[in-house]
Amino acid sequence: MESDQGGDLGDIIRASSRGCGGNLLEAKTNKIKTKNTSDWQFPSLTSLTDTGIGFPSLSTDASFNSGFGDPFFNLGRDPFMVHELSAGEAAEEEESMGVEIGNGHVGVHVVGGGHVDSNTTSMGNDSDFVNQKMILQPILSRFLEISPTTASPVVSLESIRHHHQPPILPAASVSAINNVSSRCLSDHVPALQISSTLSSPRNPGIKRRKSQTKKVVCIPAPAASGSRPTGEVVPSDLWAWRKYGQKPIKGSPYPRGYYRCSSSKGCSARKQVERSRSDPNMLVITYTSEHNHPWPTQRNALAGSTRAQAAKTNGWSLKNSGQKHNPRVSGQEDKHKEMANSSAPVKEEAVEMKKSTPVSSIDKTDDNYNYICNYNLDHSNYINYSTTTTTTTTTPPTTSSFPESRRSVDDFFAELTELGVSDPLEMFSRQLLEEEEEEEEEEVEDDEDDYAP
DNA sequence: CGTATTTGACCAGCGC
DNA sequence: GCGCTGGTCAAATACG
Repeated sequence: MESDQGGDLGDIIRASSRGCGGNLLEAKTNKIKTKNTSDWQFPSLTSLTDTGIGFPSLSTDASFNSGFGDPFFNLGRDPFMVHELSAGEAAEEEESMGVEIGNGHVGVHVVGGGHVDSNTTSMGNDSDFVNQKMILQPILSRFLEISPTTASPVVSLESIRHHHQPPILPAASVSAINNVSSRCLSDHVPALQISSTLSSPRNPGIKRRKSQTKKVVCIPAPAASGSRPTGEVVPSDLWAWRKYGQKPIKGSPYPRGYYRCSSSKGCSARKQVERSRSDPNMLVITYTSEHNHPWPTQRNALAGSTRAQAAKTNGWSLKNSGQKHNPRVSGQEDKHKEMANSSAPVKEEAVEMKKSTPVSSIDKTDDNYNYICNYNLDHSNYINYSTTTTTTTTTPPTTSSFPESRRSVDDFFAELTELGVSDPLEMFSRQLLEEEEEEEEEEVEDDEDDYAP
């Protein structure tokens, strides 16, 4: 159980979402519990609407033919600071950003060396909703993995309020965040980095056969458990991907997986997934080409659930989905193969688990808890999903069969969509902000009590 | 049998 | 032109 990482992602969300400017939505009646996963829950959508919140309308078709077909297309400005850079510029950019750690404080530099800033992290318009969702999903998937016993560190509000200062974490939080942050630091890449690149000869490390638009996403690896640190889990992005190749990359101990979109025949969309060479817990996903078909419908997205994705539902314990051991592979290739196999989960098996194991019956051991979280985050991918690729047509548990706190992110966002919530990030940020402020107020009160005669 | 993954072979771009 | 490297293909294999 990587509780510390979950907490880190909580920080990412906090730091990032709080930077979201614009008109924050009022959702005071439904607190999002972020510090204790067991208490964590999405706000009640019904309650949200009952509060009279005026959710603006949104276009759920925003991502149709969204150019890139990736989660970040169509964002006027990437919520985590998507950059439109040449590949070379992107590479150079990476050198200038990261997380600063020292003297008991952690300064979280957003991509480009900027700080969390309402001006630079503001979300786009309504049409960005889907993109936000797709960004949030992998984040939340880790967010939900926060150990029930581990409080997530909190990014100081002061640092966010004062835009010219990087967010500062309390010293007590440093150890908790170091796990991920230091890894990001080691790579000079922020915990979550999204950059859009255009092919450029300036980047000698990337060779391209022709000019292509690419977008690079750097995110924490969703579920590299301690026992399988090299495991590769590709976070779902709601598209269906089929792996067609894997290559060891020079200078990196980790292979790069090549995926093409399998949602639609003839779709040229591709993505490459590799682990950061210096930070195995970070995944670098490069999206190439465009989808030529509509984004899978809200609950129609086994997409992204290659076998590799389902793996995270089984905690690395399920048998490999394919290849028997190939004696030709040895040495580093063995290492790569182990990675590949470890990432070879079986979605059908995941479905089976879902069918046979009521969530409520699972003990909350760390391992099981991890499974629960992933399970519920993924299960929506199977909802109403019917393709020839899945032999098991699932009838996922109804929402009511899941405790509110165990609902899937997809379900949650689907409901948000239905309710016309245009900006979940802002909604979250508002709630987090308010919670933070309340906690600060409580701390002040406690301090006052301490000093009381 | 259909689908997905693995992996060696092949191809293309780039630098020297 | 050659070698290196990354990207893709396709046969072999596994699984349900």
